[in-house]
Amino acid sequence: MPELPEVETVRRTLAAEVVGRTFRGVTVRRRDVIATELDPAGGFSRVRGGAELVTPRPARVPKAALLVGDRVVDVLRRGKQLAMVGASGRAVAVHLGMSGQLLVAGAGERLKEASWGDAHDHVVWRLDDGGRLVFRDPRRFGGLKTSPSVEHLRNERWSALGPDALEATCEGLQERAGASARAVKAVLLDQTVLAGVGNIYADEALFRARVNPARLARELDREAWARLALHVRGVLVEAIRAGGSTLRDYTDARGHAGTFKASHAVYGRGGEPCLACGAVLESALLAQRTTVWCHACQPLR
DNA sequence: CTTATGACCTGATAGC
DNA sequence: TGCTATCAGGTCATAA
Repeated sequence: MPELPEVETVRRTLAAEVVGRTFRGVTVRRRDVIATELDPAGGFSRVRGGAELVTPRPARVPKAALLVGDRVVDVLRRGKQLAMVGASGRAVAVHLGMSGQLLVAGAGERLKEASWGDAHDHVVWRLDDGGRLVFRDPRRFGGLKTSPSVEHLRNERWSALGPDALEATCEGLQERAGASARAVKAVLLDQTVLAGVGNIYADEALFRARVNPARLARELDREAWARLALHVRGVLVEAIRAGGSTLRDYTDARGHAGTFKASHAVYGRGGEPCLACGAVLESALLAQRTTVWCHACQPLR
């Protein structure tokens, strides 16, 4: 579900609610959404596939690893990942996957109920002001990863991520992907090249940059990379201002939807007219993802 | 090493 | 109404 603008919006709304608060307790309803530094076989790094590869029964998660007894001093983001940092120095990284949410309810408020009830409320924290924080994720593509320090978070959890997409540069993109034989759209989705762009903003940035998504990265000239870097940053900044794109489920930590969907030029508009030239927008699978572009504004050449 | 592909999950919706 | 097929904002392991 969430790409950089949605995650950044969650970061801001979550920070406003939890920074300065102390976690008084936590209930873990699904252990397997959590990976700890001692037991990496949990959370979104858990082993998937054949039954013979199923991991041994995971150990209990120490409450301190989930920041219980800790005052929250910061909420960080890199690409699509978040992390809450405690005064102890410990950190809990959160990846929202496709359907994950972090939601806060103030003292006396009920947590916003999903249509399926609380069946997918996997981790619930109690705050010292009587509030609650829940990690909810029906599809379970997301999860939590604990770290003993921010240094460990950056060096182990986030080390494989490329630079944050808000810092995209022509030089950086060219250096990391300029020789690649892949389609430029696949490169933009690769979190080791650039962290934070997903299917919506890849298509939107390619449209703004007038680059065809199927063009091979190694065929792009410097001007094309420069336009891409500029428009990746531009569309992400605009989307953050709008609180992100709510297609169906996404909300910030207070349950509010984002409004950037109304500004999508191509995503979700296959078969409709191009807003720039009126041509019918194309839609096809590329890099396993539905991709929409304008054949006139974004020529293959 | 690089690149492509199917797998991992559940819920909403469209079509019969 | 009720069933089935398809699709979804993202990674991840494995194979070529």
